[in-house]
Amino acid sequence: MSSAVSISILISDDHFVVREGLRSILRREADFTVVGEAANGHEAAIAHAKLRPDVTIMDLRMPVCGGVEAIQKIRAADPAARILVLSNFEGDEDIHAALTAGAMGYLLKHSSGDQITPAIRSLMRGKRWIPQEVADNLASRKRGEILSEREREIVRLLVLGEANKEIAAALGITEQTVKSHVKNILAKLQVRDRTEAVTVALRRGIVHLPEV
Amino acid sequence: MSSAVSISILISDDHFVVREGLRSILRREADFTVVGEAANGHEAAIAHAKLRPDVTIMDLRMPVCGGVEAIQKIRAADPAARILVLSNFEGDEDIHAALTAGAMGYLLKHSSGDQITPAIRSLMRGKRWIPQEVADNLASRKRGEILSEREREIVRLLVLGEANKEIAAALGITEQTVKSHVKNILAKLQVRDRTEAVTVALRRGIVHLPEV
DNA sequence: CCTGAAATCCCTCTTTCGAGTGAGCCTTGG
DNA sequence: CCAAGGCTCACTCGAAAGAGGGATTTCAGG
Repeated sequence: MSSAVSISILISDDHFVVREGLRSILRREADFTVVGEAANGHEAAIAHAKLRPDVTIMDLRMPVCGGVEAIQKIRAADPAARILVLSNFEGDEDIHAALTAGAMGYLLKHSSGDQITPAIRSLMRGKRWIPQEVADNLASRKRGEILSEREREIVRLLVLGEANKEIAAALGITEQTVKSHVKNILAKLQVRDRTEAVTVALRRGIVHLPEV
Repeated sequence: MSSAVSISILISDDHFVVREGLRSILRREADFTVVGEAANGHEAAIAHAKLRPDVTIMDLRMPVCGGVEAIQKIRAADPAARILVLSNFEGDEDIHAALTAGAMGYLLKHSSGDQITPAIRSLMRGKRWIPQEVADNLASRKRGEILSEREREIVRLLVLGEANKEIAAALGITEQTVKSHVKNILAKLQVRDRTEAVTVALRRGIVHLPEV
């Protein structure tokens, strides 16, 4: 089934246990070789430049430098890089960001283990690997409902519990303008108030909780 | 260093990759034997009753039945059960809940891999295993600032973006009462408004984001 | 028995939100 | 060129939210 050519793989995940698990799973395929590990996006970009693996398995949400940034860096240096995202998170924003950054595959961490190997082989054949579950999630992202950069900025401050007046001061705009943005955000996210907007934004991966 | 007696271990984590990683790590110790796996708290309780492992490695935040409930069930059936929590989350509420439920150890998932083995050995000697990082987090939890059951109930509804009036209707109490509770919650969490209360509650593990 | 914490309710007052409407400016793309 | 969308600001108005008081009941623990 597998070709005679060895497939070199770079693992990027901040959790030691997950890296071990991936090594263990990948070891079972005779033609797979884990050539390196990275614990954050920065390390991943450096490791990729040095090792030029056939496939990179990438977690999103890593300290120092997130997965999406890492994907962008890697693809900028090597547009042919094949990156398989392996994430806990199913927010459409995360998925969309990863795919537009150039990821070729997207797996959820709680997916059964026998999906990783076929996903890697799919990428090696130049084919994308997007599970139906993930595709559905992305499809539910209605076009035109994506927040603009400014709106995401506002949401980031909403998460911190800032009042409109404080947001206005922070951004150097008027409270009325903030109200406008908040109104548009509420409409786009289809929520009733700013509190719900925060939880929906968090669930969809539009913003993340600030690190402790 | 290790005793001649074999140590039986039950793994409970909803992520296949993590279970594989743990197996891989534990395999390195000659006297460790993984006797079972569980993918949620319910399975874990059943598996524990059947297998009676020396140590159970338990994730919090699992579908169907969370880790804390599983710990309670297991300890109820077997007060001598040794449970080592391995969690992503560092909210003081999660930690406190797990420890009061009867967990003997608490590891963060991004802890370096060489902590798991000594933690298990520590539990086998009847000693707790709480990393300084975790202990500090728990210590920062000021006494008297813990939310009451009713208040947590309110916070759960705050997360959903419910207005005070809606919360009142949902709980069968007056809006004034809800306001009182919210006021107390804001004071205890030391936040300015309900929106910030939500993010702080999420960060501290007082409540969790509803499943997608 | 008494204290304290929790939960319930009530009242007032000010600030903030959010809906509804309208409008000017700038950039991007067909 | 013109449309479209993003960002900006303004005004009104009713509904919430939150600060500040106080009050009652219940219940567990010292």
